Amino acid sequence: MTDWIERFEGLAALPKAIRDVLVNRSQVVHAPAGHIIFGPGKSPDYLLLLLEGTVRVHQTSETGREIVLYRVEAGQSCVLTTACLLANEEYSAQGEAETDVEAVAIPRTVFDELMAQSGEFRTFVFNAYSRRITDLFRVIDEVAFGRIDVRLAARLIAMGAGLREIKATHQQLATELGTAREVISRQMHEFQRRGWISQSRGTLVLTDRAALSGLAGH
Amino acid sequence: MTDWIERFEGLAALPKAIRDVLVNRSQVVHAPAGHIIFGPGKSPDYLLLLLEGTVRVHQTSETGREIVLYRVEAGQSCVLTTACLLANEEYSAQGEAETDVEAVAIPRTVFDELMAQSGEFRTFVFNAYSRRITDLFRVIDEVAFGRIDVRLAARLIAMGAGLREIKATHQQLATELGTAREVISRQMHEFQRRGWISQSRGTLVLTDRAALSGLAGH
DNA sequence: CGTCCAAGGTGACAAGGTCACAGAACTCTG
DNA sequence: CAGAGTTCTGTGACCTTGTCACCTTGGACG
Repeated sequence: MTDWIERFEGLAALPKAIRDVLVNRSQVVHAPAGHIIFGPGKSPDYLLLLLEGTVRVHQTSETGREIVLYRVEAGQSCVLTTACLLANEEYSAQGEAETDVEAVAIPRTVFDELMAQSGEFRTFVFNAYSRRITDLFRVIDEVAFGRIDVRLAARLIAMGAGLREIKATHQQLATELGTAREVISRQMHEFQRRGWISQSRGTLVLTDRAALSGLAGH
Repeated sequence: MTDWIERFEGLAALPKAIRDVLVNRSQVVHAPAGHIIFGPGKSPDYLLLLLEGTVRVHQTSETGREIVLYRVEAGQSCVLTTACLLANEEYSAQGEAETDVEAVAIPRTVFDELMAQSGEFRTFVFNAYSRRITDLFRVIDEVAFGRIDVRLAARLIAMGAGLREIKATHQQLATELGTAREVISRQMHEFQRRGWISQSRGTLVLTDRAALSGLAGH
């Protein structure tokens, strides 16, 4: 298994020697859906590069409400945790395998060596940071200033891309947006009234994606 | 001017050779209060280490409302911009000198060299990242789940630390929290009614810090 | 002194979050 | 298959926060 590097845009250009270090000193690991990959009091000792599956990173409030901060998809890395990894600090956020996950685990010592040896690797890491931080800024903007109907429509469009139906409860949608279940129920009811979606327990179908996209701002 | 390094906790421990690189290839720069240090379409070419003053990093919504994301104080670095610096991506956030500012500017090439050469420097950088990202997580938590009176009380306590009176308009306080001016006006009126503060145009005095702290959750 | 303008106050209303509870739809088990 | 228990969804009442429109006040300055 040496060709997983090809799946990572920023790594494919690494010199042979560096790639060898990466391949030889990392290992491919698996986690089942639902597994908590990192969280309060559980900082990972590895930088993960996702080969398959997605990791959902979310935060829980004192009152139990949750919000999804971002997702790590196949071909991306769990890079924000490296700050914690090298700095020994802990985040209040939690990373959970949303599906069964296959990933390359790079030990912190190897990560540190690569940061020292390879400008391309540094670029890869900072690029990944950049993307995540941009995500966080977007979340702050949406939560602070966005309307819930717009945000919900956008999320439905994103979740439903390429799918005939979406499997999700109202509670799960509420967690996506950091709001309450009742708020989602009411919005969904309104979308249904307008004929934009149809739903049954646990699943929903987007019957008018154009209208949803329009509300979401294209 | 070689002793500024002492002011940065994570840098004081660097080996002599690395410190010399830092000192010789960076320069001390100044910016007046109000100067926009970075922002949309204006990515900095330097990593800044603040010697004096503070930089406020904030984000503006489409509708013109603003929210403060974090502040960089003397002894800290504008490190989140390095991701943008190395990755050539742009943030939607804006960094503005809140006071007259004195800072050490490290060119991106030197930053990259130091990342390669010094583990201590890497630790410094990732520590700084860690702190900022934790700040962002806290902002998300507060905006998504926090009550406005609690957040305002906490901010007043923080702003008033060591001061007899605070110079700030209701609009400025609103920007701190990402809310509307009217909301602040009403809360301030309520705090005043309870005898916790007294205010006049543009200034306010905390007359019962204990009560405010209590509401803020200590 | 009058004019102008930024800061602050206020009421009416809309949007979103909280609470309590009801009913509907699945699951499990006997 | 019936009945019990659980999970999911619907709903009304109420509270907090954000929006809008408009007003008053306090200074600055000519």
